[in-house]
Amino acid sequence: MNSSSFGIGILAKRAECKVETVHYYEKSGLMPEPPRTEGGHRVYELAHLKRLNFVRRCRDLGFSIQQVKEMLAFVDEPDHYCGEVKAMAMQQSRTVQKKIDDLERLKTALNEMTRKCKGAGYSIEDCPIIDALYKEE
Amino acid sequence: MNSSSFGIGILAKRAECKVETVHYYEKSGLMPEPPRTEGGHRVYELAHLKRLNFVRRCRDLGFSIQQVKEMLAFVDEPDHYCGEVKAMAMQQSRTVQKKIDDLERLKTALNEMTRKCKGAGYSIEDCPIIDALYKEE
DNA sequence: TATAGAACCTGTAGTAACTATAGATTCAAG
DNA sequence: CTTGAATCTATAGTTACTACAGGTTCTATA
Repeated sequence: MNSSSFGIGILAKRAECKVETVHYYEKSGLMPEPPRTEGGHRVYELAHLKRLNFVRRCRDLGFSIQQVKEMLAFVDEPDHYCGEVKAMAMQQSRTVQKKIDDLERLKTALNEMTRKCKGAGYSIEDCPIIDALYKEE
Repeated sequence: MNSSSFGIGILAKRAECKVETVHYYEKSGLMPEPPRTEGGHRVYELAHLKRLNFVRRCRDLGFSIQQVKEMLAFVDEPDHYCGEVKAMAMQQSRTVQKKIDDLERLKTALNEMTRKCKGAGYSIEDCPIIDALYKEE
């Protein structure tokens, strides 16, 4: 193993993930099968680290494995253009916005409930929070 | 089965989920074991539907089964007093806020990437989205 | 009332995206 | 050359469902 190559442990550490995750990505087809040592240990180069970082960042941004695969197809095929990637990112942004809206509504509901609640000393029977949670439909 | 009770199929449909999901919630302890007919079919009432709706709403908003269980503990334990309930609702509100913050950051990152991207017509070579994610280190 | 077929039953297995474990082998440092 | 860390493969566990399989029950209609 020369100076520019390294094992799976180093790779995983640099990309801040687990060794098992790299194995999993290889099985899933996100990471290529790298060359091996005589004894069968995987040998990686900088290009592998870049690719793994790409995968991890996409995952952090909420893309599924399948979506990352599709994006990597664009990267792997130099004939593709970046319009598709942009569309995916925009779609993902909309999905995230929808989640935010939902959570804002829930937070408002929770805050409204606690605002009305008289707090300790009152029976659960009269609790406006429970009331709100159990409200019909 | 009288007019106010119904089977698991109706229950699931009204709560917009699958029959299997209701089974799963029962096994998980979120839904109670309801009374049965002679032949063993589950019989539900309106109260079950309310509870299931609550569970579904929480799940849609990203709460884990465990968290929903904790919320439902308000309702199930009549020994709880309003103060505890209020505290937990407030805690939930903070948890939600943290989630919103995370998602806002994510959205910002996605928007920033797409803003820079010129879109279709440009080679993947120059795509700032790929750039941002594929960056070394 | 007989019966067709929809709905329901239990139990097991499959899904995504990891994470953890076991038991064997290989690598690198002293 | 030895020892212990790192790696190997394979399998099982996780969460929150979802999808069968093969059998039983319910209900609407003839």
